[in-house]
Amino acid sequence: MNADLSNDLLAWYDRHARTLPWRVPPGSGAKPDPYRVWLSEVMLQQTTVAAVKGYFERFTARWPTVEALAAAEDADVMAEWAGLGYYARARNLLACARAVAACGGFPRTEAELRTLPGIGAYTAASVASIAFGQRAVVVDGNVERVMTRVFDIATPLPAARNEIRAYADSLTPSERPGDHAQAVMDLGATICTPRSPACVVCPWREPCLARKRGVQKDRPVKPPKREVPQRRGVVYVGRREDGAWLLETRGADRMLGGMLGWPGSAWDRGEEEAPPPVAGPWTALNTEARHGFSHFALGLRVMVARLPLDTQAGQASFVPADRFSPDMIPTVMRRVLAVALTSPLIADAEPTVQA
DNA sequence: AATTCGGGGCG
DNA sequence: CGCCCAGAATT
Repeated sequence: MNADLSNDLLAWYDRHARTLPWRVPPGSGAKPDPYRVWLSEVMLQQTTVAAVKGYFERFTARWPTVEALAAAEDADVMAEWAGLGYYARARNLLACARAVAACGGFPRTEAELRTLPGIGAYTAASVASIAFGQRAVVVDGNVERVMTRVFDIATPLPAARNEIRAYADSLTPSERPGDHAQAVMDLGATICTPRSPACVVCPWREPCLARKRGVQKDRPVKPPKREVPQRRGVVYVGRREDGAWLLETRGADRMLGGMLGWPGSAWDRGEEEAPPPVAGPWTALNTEARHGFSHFALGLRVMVARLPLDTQAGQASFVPADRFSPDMIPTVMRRVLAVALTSPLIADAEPTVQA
């Protein structure tokens, strides 16, 4: 490994490490809690630190240990995860917590961690190094950006993955591997940023090849992107005379699986039309609810109805008004609600919701 | 190797 | 509005 580069980075980290709820400050001597490290790493998968902070605080306050989380109700965990996205993570989180609790604790090696649900190459390496001090090669988006710049790797992603891993391996020390991993990520998050890297204050400004050649903003090289397809669908926002909302728990094999949502067409499978979930005076609203996903854009026609007290919920179920909160449902469903609330049929003394 | 998974923040 | 984020699972 390259000792000079590694030492310079660790010295920088000792002075400039970010203070984060799941992190033990460098030099404090305290040992990180594997549960908190694992939970934070899962939440941080493709998710920004700013977005995770609040969720992490709420989760650890409500479930302080992996045993507590393992004993939680599925619906409670899904509701607490609502809004964070990538809901398969929440389902895998529970499965993992229960497997770990059954074993009496987290495994300490990268290979064993890798077998647990929701733990892939990155998370296994980061937990092994940060929580257990094992030397492991941690590669995330930050590491990819930093490596392609320091070593000026011009191969486009994802073909450059092996090359990146080899360089990351060459820099990973046997001492303080966890701090090293967090240091590269802090560097990527605060200095070696995607748009305008602050090379002037970078601990690696001297050895950085991309900076020397003036191409740091062009690293990493990304593959050309394709256009996002447009999809349409219909949703039914029904409200009983007593204020209860007609909602359904989405199947685990669908998008937003396990989450609460409005009944409607299977827009995640390209289905644009669907009959109402229950018979009623359904009327269409003029405004459609729009939402952008990573790989397609969605427009939903919103149907609303005020339903009689004796309405049978069928496949769906009625959630009483005092037990419903927009925080319980994914963002796209919140957006639908915001549109639905423009109708007096539904709004009726309800507080306004922002999408 | 390519696709499918959310959602927010920032230029 | 485009880009990217402490990626994983599936095909």
